[in-house]
Amino acid sequence: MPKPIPKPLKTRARLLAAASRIFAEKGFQEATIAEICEQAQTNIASVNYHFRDKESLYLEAWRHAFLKDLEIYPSDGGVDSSASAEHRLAGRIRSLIARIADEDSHFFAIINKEMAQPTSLLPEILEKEINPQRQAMLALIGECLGPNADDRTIHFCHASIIGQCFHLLKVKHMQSHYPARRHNPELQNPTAFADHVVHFSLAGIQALRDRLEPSLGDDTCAQ
Amino acid sequence: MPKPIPKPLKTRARLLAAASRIFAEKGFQEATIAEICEQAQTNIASVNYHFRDKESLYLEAWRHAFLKDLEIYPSDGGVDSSASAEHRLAGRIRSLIARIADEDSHFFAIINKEMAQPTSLLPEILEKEINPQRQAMLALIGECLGPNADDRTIHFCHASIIGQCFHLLKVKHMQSHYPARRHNPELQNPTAFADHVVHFSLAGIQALRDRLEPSLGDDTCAQ
Amino acid sequence: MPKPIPKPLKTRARLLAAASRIFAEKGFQEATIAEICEQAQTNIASVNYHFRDKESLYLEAWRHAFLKDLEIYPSDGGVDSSASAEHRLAGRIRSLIARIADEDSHFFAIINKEMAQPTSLLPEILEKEINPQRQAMLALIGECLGPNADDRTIHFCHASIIGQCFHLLKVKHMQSHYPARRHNPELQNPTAFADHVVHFSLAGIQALRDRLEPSLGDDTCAQ
Amino acid sequence: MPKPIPKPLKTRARLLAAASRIFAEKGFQEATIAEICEQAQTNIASVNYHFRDKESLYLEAWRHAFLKDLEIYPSDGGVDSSASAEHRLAGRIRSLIARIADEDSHFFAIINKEMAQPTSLLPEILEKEINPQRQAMLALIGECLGPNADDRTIHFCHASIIGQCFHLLKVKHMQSHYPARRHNPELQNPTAFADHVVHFSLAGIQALRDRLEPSLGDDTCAQ
DNA sequence: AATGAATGAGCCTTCATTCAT
DNA sequence: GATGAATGAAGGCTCATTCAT
Repeated sequence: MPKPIPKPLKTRARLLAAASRIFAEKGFQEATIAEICEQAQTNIASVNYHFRDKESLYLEAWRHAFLKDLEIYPSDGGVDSSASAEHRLAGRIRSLIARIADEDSHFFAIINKEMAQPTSLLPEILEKEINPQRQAMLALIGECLGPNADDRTIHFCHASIIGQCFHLLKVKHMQSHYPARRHNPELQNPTAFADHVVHFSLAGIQALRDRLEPSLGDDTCAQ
Repeated sequence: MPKPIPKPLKTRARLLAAASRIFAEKGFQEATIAEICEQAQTNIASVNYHFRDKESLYLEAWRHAFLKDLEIYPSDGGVDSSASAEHRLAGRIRSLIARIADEDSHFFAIINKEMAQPTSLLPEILEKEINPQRQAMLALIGECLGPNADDRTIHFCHASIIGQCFHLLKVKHMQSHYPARRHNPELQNPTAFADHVVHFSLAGIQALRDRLEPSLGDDTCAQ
Repeated sequence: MPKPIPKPLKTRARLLAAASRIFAEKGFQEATIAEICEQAQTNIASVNYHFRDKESLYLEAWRHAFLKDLEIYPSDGGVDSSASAEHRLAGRIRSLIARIADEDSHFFAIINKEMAQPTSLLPEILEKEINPQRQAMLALIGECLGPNADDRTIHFCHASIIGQCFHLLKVKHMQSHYPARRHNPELQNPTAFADHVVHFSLAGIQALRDRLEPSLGDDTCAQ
Repeated sequence: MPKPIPKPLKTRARLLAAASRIFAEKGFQEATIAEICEQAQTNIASVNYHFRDKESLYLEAWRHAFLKDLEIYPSDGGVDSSASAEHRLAGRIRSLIARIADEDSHFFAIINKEMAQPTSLLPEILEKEINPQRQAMLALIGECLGPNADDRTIHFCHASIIGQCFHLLKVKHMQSHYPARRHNPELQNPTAFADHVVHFSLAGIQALRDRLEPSLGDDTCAQ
């Protein structure tokens, strides 16, 4: 588990890599700079030199993890903006789940910890990162639900989708703490789980749309 | 917010009450014995006297919170065992969400913290508490999905449902840390949210069942 | 020099005694709680237990030193309030010098350090302790200078007197750092020095009074 | 307040200027190399490069401040050596007070700190700088007191004069720490204060001389 | 049964100094 | 000559635990 960061990297880079890993694993409070420095193969005082203090290192580690993520996963999932709302929503769900499932992505692991033990960093994360994604997804859900959708229904559907995605985060995190515990199909095949969430959620949304539009016939396929 | 536990209770009981509240709020590590004893209006040494050490107090506090919960919320949601699988599943979902939303229930708050920062307590909780409920719910989901349901689909649906329920836990917890943040309809009306989860999830399950039973028509209303 | 405080005293009392001595000797910053605890023959954590932190210990040590002083030296020097202004002023000067010269009095040693390296404690000391004494002395000086005295002259005379007294503080402090340095008659016989300051200062005041009252004859002894 | 030293100067000169200012303000221990280098607009390692270590920089900064002072203020106050002892003494007092009051003179500020928190530098300062001035002043005081003056009386008078002068040092230093504290006439008009000290002290000396020479009349106008 | 007092281990931070370019 | 990077030592604080009534 304690894989030291290879030396070729500069001290500052090694510290960032070690910090994002350990902060993701243990959270801000439980992580010690001693452990981070040990993995980064440097001395404790270097944190002060490169990052002033533990909190600034935390902030930089989060940014580091975030930027690394962003290079790999576009938040729209690569779906063209001219696609149907359902497809674009599916793209976002798949992208989100892929990021969460990625073993090397510490960004969501840190968020997971933050949501359980908020530090002063959380508001910034929520505002800068989470909220834009949230607004985008709310808009897509609104489209899928049709013109009669009220805010609360949209919000509830969003909660349902996000809840499913973040469930994977929890499973992943617990898996890393209790590896031999239980087989978790979600983690073993995240893509399949993403497909499930998409299918499951679109069905739920469709059912709600039907309820909101009782006028035309029974079901969707009224022809 | 820091309401001291009234003195009439025995020291041991006051400690348990204070401990479950503070452990729920801050987790095992960040909670300090000093703070618990202050709220319990007793001295620091009493923890060692009554509970041996912090970890044992934690365990007892969890049991305490669990038993308090159980008195109020039957896990089957009060639905008769002769009802349909869908109704019994709905009952469980509603019961689970009610417990999670209850301001005075610290059991799930502790679990929430545990899942983010597992201690040695988590395996015990999982085994003794979560697993039975999980098995019961898996069985019901299996029934709802029909005879063709494979394990993975059942498992995925379970993840979808649990994910939605636990999402409320996160929202509740963050609300308590950042009260003035954002309006959360899930929390303002947990019953409505429970209805939504039931409806949303049963639609998802139904869609999957349709896919698993290609006999009558192929899939979704293919012409 | 490092005389450990005898054990019979309670830990808290030993800490206060050691702290007032070491703070007097080294000032707030340079004193380490490790050294204080060593002299008090207790462990470092006891400072936290009894006084919360270093700063509070400092405050309490100052109060401790102040109260110890007050028991011994009345600030009016024991001169009856019906005595002449000159005699009462002399009493105050003698009392001040006696306190300053006392080897076991750490109060003024701490003030000496504070005036060179002010901490947040200094304003409190100035307000609570120094200012009342100052006002009393200003009033007496005003009386001695006669009805024509302006504020600036009073203030200057006060500065002259206080300057002489505090000079002894400096000499005493340096003596303790460089014992074999030089013979200091002020310290060897503080009473004689006090007599000198009284005589010197009253002569200075008298000269100023004469300058302020050019009307009647030449000198005081105009009869 | 933190005015960086302009770049045109050589690094070594900038370091000296910044160091004498900061050492004067904070003393040896509380001044940090980092702060000095920041004001000198150079890097931390340059102190080691140019001055070997912090202590050597301190010594050089003191010499620097001393030499800067000496260019401006002759220690005899510019009074001709043929003048009367009283006038020459007055000249020295005025010169001393002028140096002390000078905002840009850091020499006495460092001495002030040294006397409260002596380092190994103090003995050197005392020997090289203070003692010659002291001997000169003792001689003048002896002359003023007349042929009957004993050493102790001379010494006491010296203490009285020096005490008054150094009092201004304390007032100046505290003013810089608590600017809005209190109006200090000594600082607002140092020349007037110097006149006061001269007048006050010569009166004190005269009174002592009268006492030492009981020939003409006994004491103070005893009738 | 209960508690005030005491303690040792661990953590974050600061800072003068040194290294290597 | 000058500097960015690195480091070891030391200090203050927190906290669970234990001791002695």
